[in-house]
Amino acid sequence: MTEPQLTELQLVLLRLLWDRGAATVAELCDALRPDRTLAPTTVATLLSRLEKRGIVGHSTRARQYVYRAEVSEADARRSMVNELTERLFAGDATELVSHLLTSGEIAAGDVARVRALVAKHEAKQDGKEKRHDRR
Amino acid sequence: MTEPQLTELQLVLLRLLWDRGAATVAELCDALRPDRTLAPTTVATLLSRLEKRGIVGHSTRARQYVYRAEVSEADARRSMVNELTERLFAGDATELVSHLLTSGEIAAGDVARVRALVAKHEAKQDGKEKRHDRR
DNA sequence: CATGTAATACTACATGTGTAGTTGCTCGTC
DNA sequence: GACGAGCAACTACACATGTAGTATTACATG
Repeated sequence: MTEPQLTELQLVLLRLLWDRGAATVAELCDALRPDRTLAPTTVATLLSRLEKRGIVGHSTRARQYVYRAEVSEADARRSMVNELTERLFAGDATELVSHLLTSGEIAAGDVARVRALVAKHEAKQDGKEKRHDRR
Repeated sequence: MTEPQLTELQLVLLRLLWDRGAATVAELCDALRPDRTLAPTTVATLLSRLEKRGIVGHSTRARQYVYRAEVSEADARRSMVNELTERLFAGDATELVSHLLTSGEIAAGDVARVRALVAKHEAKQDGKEKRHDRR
């Protein structure tokens, strides 16, 4: 799997699979309603296509296919964010953060939260390096 | 313009237009090579489609269309990052930052730069609020 | 004024996606 | 053992995109 790019609808289905671990076509159809009402054959088609790409898999149980995700949510996020960073910021994720701050996509009130995130992350990294040094 | 979503190729063309301010089909073709060799009609088709969406515009000069971008790079980034944040992080940009840190998309060595960005941004915001208060 | 040339407009086709109908297989039941 | 119900497989169609060929138009020049 190189870099799966996923559309909104594909992500909707994957989210359901991530949440439930596994699900049949009928269960997914039910889970979608009433937000979105799709024919069972539609959902089945979408899943087969995703399966062809290796993004979901299935096993058979009681005459029905039980689908499960083959990629984790973290992986999906990684590859999609990565793609966007590549496309828009020449691969420089720092530039993406800069954009988030200056474009107002991170509300003024949330900047402190971001600062905390960074601090926490740096602390964790330091810890790791120390442990690594001592070895 | 609500939220233009742009493919890689569309962005390639837009980047050229952003860089040059404006350009003819022939100029864009030349600018693409040898990285990517597209027939002039291909580029023309792409630009007409973008024009139909209001993303570029053109004027005529010496029998040729001179295209220019109708959306700024900042706008394009905003709408695309926004869409991704919506899709993957339920609209919470802070979560996106968290992802960037923990997924390793921001290298350990760059975290300090991010911290600096946040600090600078907070300083600027404070300044703004003070000026606002005084009014 | 006829014509060649260069640019745009139009048409075309493959692929991916959203959407769903139709067909066909299989199993439980009478 | 025939039949119905349910489910998967296959087919189909519209739209966006990447790609480019063909048709048309209009200007410059002889």
